[in-house]
Amino acid sequence: MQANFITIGQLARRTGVAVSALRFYEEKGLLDPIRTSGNQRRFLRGDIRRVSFILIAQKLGLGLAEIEEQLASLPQGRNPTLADWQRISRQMRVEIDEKIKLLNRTRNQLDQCIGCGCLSLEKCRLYNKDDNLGLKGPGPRAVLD
Amino acid sequence: MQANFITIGQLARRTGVAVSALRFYEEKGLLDPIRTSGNQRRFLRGDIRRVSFILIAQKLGLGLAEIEEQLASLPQGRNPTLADWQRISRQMRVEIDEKIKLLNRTRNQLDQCIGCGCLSLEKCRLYNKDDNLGLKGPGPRAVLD
DNA sequence: ATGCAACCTCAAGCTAAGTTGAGGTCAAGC
DNA sequence: GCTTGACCTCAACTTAGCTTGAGGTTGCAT
Repeated sequence: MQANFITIGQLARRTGVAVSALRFYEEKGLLDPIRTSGNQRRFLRGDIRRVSFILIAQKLGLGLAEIEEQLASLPQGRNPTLADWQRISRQMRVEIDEKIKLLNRTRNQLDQCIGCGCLSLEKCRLYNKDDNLGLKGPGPRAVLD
Repeated sequence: MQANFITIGQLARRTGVAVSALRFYEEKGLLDPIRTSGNQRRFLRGDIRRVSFILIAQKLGLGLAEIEEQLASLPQGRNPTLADWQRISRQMRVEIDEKIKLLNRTRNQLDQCIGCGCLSLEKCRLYNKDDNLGLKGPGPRAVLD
């Protein structure tokens, strides 16, 4: 009777994910196994692929909540197919491109900083780059007097 | 009084960092103010620069523990000077370069994946490109290594 | 019918980088 | 000397992604 259902331990061995993590994924809505009469989880073989998807998406920097959204957007909660994966991975590519751009900008500014060494909150372009750590109100003034 | 000492509130206003965060930094060993007879903290003016250093290093992806190490490596626990900053920032540049390379590789593999869609843990080069992304976004990514 | 590995739930703990709140004290201006 | 705002400590809470442990049950092989 090995056909369609596998235990949580088998899924763990097949994916390299800890049993506790799989239970955690279920809790978060990323997996939805059926139960035996004795309340043990039984997963579909296709869930191996579903877990693979989770792992790969995580590598690309998506959080579990975002992954859950992607999975939930699939019709009838089915596991991701080739077309789904292509759609989602194209979307992820955009995000990776943005991260690379951000890091490149940071690096360029760091190069300027190496020569500068000002450590000034007011002047340092690296520090003032984009997000404003509460720069409202009185705000930080020059570091050097 | 133009004295050498400033209160925690002044330091907070000058750096844009919340008072609670400054106390937290002290707890972590990044700051070490003296105390008045009434047990209030008094910081050196130079600590404004020290906090700037912390903020900039954080922007570059260092955790507080790493920053603390860098600061602790300074002779006599003095605040960072131009030369210190240059040494440390050159070191950080190397790390940023590595992150960029890793992301570029990931992106290239993702491009292959878009055409492939295998989602196989055995075959997917994206998943099996084993070195864990040094990309530690928000939250601990502790266990996937 | 028994042994035992694998399973179950629920609660608590961990890391990171702080924030929020309660309850109390200090310092300085009037 | 009183009031008030800034300060103090300590504890608990936050998000994310899990792990660990206690204490109990199931399912399969012998």
